[in-house]
Amino acid sequence: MNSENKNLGIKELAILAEVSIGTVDRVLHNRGGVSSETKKKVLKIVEDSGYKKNIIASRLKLAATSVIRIAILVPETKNDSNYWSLPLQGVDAAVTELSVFGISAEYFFFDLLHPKSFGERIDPIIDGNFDAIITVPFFEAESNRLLARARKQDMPVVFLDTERTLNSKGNFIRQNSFIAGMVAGRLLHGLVGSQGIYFVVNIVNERGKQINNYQRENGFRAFFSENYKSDQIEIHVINHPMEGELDLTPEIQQAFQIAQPKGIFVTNARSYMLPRLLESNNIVNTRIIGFDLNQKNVAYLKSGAIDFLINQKPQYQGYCALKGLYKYLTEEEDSQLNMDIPVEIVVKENVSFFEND
Amino acid sequence: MNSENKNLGIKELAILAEVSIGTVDRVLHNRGGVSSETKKKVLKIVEDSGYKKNIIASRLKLAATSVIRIAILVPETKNDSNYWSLPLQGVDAAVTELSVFGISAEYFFFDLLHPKSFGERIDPIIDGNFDAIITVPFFEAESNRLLARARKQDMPVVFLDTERTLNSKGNFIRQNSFIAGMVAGRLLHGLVGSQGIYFVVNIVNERGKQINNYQRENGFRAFFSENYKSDQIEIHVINHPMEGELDLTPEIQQAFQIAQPKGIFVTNARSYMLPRLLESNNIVNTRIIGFDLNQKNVAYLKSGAIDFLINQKPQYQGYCALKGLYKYLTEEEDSQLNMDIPVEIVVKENVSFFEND
DNA sequence: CTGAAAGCGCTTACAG
DNA sequence: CTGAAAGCGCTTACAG
Repeated sequence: MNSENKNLGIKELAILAEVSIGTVDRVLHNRGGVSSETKKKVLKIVEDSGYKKNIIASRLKLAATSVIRIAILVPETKNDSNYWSLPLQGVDAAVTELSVFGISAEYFFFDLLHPKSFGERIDPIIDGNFDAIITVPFFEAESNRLLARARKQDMPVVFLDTERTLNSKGNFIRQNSFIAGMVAGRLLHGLVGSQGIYFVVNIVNERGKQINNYQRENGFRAFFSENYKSDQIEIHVINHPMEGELDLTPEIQQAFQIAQPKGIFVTNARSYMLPRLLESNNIVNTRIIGFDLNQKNVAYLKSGAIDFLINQKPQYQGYCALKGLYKYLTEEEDSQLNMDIPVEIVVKENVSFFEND
Repeated sequence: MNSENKNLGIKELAILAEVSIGTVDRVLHNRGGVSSETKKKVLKIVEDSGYKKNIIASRLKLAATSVIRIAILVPETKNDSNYWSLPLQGVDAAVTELSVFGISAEYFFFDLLHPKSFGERIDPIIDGNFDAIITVPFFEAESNRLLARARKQDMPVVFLDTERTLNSKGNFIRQNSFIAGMVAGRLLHGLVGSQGIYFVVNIVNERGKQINNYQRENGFRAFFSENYKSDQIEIHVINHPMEGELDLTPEIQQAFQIAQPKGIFVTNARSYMLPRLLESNNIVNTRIIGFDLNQKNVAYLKSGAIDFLINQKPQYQGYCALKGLYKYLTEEEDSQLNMDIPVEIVVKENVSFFEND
């Protein structure tokens, strides 16, 4: 009520409460060993004064004695240009920036094709007594298991890349894939119009279509049904397993013969497979939109063979996850544990700004 | 050479150099009063050890004794929805975030229409002994004067919004307007194609066309001349003084009668003036692209009357300027004093992400 | 259950 | 020209 506007320190609180600073600290951190009467008295002072911990004094002391340790569990990558190296780059950048505050990251890897490999990392991470975990929720059962174990130890978990419903509430830093699909719908329709035939192309690995693919396709369709009489606009779907390069399988050949594609929406990072395929089939004047700024996609964007790319900002996701956890662990401020990463539209002319986030 | 990989502190340096920590500090800060021999010895240790100041210990001490003060000189605003309140919001956010590190901002305002009002703020700012200045380079002579005065006092200056050549090198955090114009060209051409007639509309105040308007128009033209036979694509220009609302002056009426516009590029934030104008003139099927996410622009974007907006991220510019100066003033790290703000493409479906930056 | 004291790494006022 | 000491605000090990 009669809150001071000057920022009091722990010393002033102690004087006001007529106790020592040690006791104030015990109350502030709920360290116990304080009589309930004293605790009440101190808490009142703390609240009335609007006390806010000086985080840099706190970290100066703590960085030297107890470093915050974050476990990072992501898909293993063969090389640095792999998508999954990108969130790690963001994590690294944040660690570098915050290392003086006493924070570190340790990496664990799993195999995208084998849920078991994810499950096997859970024990080492939980037993490692980390302060928090950053991972991706690709495997539902295993993610639930991780989340349940982490909850028991009070370890916050931040999931990157994909949002999915889990048994208990998780934190997600990811792009809204449904909205990304809608944006793709608008951009592609702007180029193609209402007459041409659209294709949604899902080029999937042996695990099949993932949540992001479904959400993006749904968003894409939603754009058309909200803005146009959807039944007048033809949208075909190709689900294609990726075995090495995308090839003119009988299914695709048939699909493209039945209806010549004017606009193609590739629901993941593999849009670079389309231009060659179209060319070898003598299909021209087809507009393409896909995801992610991998080298091949960017090359086709620059050559004009791909019209738009949507950036998920994977580096930024990793960066935000680590900084958000730091903020939560040091200030109990959880507002940055969940983020809706902007759907960033990339064309040839502005791609240079985004190649590193 | 034989650099330690552990981060040494000033205490360890002092032991290695066989001097007191006070002396090490004198050398590190060039505070003088050290014999050249001692200085040399200490400097060698500092370099060999790869010493890096612990910035949080430094700020803990300094925040209590000497707060960094930044002067902000921007156009005065009548209301909070004015464009020029946006960079201030970003500055405020950064100040809030960094205030515990001991940084503060003080505001000065000038009248966009009167260079003199800018000039009159120079003395108070220079005499105010600020540590740095954030402003905008709208008036060439006055900006040069400010820069020259600031240089003498070793005050770094960061200019927002617009880049321009000044007598000495300044720091700029701004969007590249030429590239923004190119992006606008690509987006509009995607909707309109090579047959329709394009208009570049500059709606200017009594100071006339500004640097940004020229750069954007040039970028727009460059897109067409680089990608299409520019002489085949008709680009008309309307330069219109803004007196209250944009109206169907004889000039505009004539221009629109001679050639019906299919794509309109508004080179500043006033694209919201076009839809009503077109409607009252019974011109339909015209695509519009403009700048900035002001309320009216966003409303038309949502209604579909405006197709694309380009975001200059003014809040982000202010935020980056303050954080960049903090980094420079505390760590002598100047890499964040110049930034090329991404050309952010906004459509109805993703506008919600950007309304606050 | 509580207090007094040392210390995180850097900065500075004071003493010599 | 140089050193010893106090202090920034918080945390913790120790003593009682």
